[in-house]
Amino acid sequence: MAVVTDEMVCFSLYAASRATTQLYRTLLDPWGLTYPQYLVLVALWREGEQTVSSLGELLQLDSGTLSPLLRRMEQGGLVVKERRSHDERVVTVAIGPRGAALRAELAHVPSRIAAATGVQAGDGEALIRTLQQVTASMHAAAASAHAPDATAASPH
Amino acid sequence: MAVVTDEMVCFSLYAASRATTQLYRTLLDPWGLTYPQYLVLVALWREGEQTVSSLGELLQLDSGTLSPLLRRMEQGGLVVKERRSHDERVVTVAIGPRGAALRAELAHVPSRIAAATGVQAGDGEALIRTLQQVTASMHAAAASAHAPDATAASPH
DNA sequence: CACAACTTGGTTGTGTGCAATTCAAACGGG
DNA sequence: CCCGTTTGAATTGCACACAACCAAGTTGTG
Repeated sequence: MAVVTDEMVCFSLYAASRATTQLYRTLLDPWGLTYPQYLVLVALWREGEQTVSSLGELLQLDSGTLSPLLRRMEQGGLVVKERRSHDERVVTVAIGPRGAALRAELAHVPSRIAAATGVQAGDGEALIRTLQQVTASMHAAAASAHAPDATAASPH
Repeated sequence: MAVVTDEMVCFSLYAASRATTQLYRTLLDPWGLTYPQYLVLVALWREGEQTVSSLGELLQLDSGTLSPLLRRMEQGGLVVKERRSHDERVVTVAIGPRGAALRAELAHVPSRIAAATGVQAGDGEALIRTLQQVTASMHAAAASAHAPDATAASPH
């Protein structure tokens, strides 16, 4: 019952996501960084050198988004790209000189975000779990919508 | 404490929002509709004729996003735009012939979304409240970041 | 070896989002 | 009535997102 509520959840997600991106924009603008670019830096700071595809898995972005984004980041010295020698298909992405310098300069960002979320410490973890569950459910539903009836005999 | 959690909330929002958009894409693709376009139709179905600015308020989108979106929708007969006679600056947006027909054709969408959210009926309302609170907090923080100290004497 | 299937990343095209600017229409004080 | 201001949309420029497609490299199989 109350199917309208579920579409409201989706719109609230949509609006909240843009609001958070907006705050990141104001925080990162002095460095000419965007939120997805900041996410790449955080991933590299925390996990170290990554391939393009492992970055895509972490951030849930495909090459159509990452390729031009990484090209701009490389031009700005934020990251360094290199083709792996034994498999020429694979491109590794590592922190560049400017990206390393930003780690200290952007150390204030997480606390500014924390101050702005308006979420209690305990509630945050529950919220994250709920959101990850929604994400997983949505991905599953979208996948099964492309292949409507995988359990029954395959059509034709 | 635990500032990392708050950045995790933001990323979860970002990922969940794109996952929901993804599901809407698979549902709306047969009609060539995007999620923001669907939101415009829902707003017009529910609230009736709107001005561009009132649509922007409802969906929290500005004219830079809405103008080209509404132009494409008008070309497809989804909406009808008309300049208001008393005030030639105002443009009203109403449901077009094809937009009216879609109301019945898309009646299945909300229930498909509801089935996919993976959220219990009761939890949905709490989640919406939390998300709206986050949205409001983020907007407030972004606004105060632009004008760091509005309480003190105005500069200059 | 030959060769088809698969993997990896890049490119193209379309549609948002949003800041900044522009422009016309309306408004308002003098 | 006139000029400066405000307001509502549209336009411009840039950066995502993502589907669809492509090229190069790798791997499994006979």
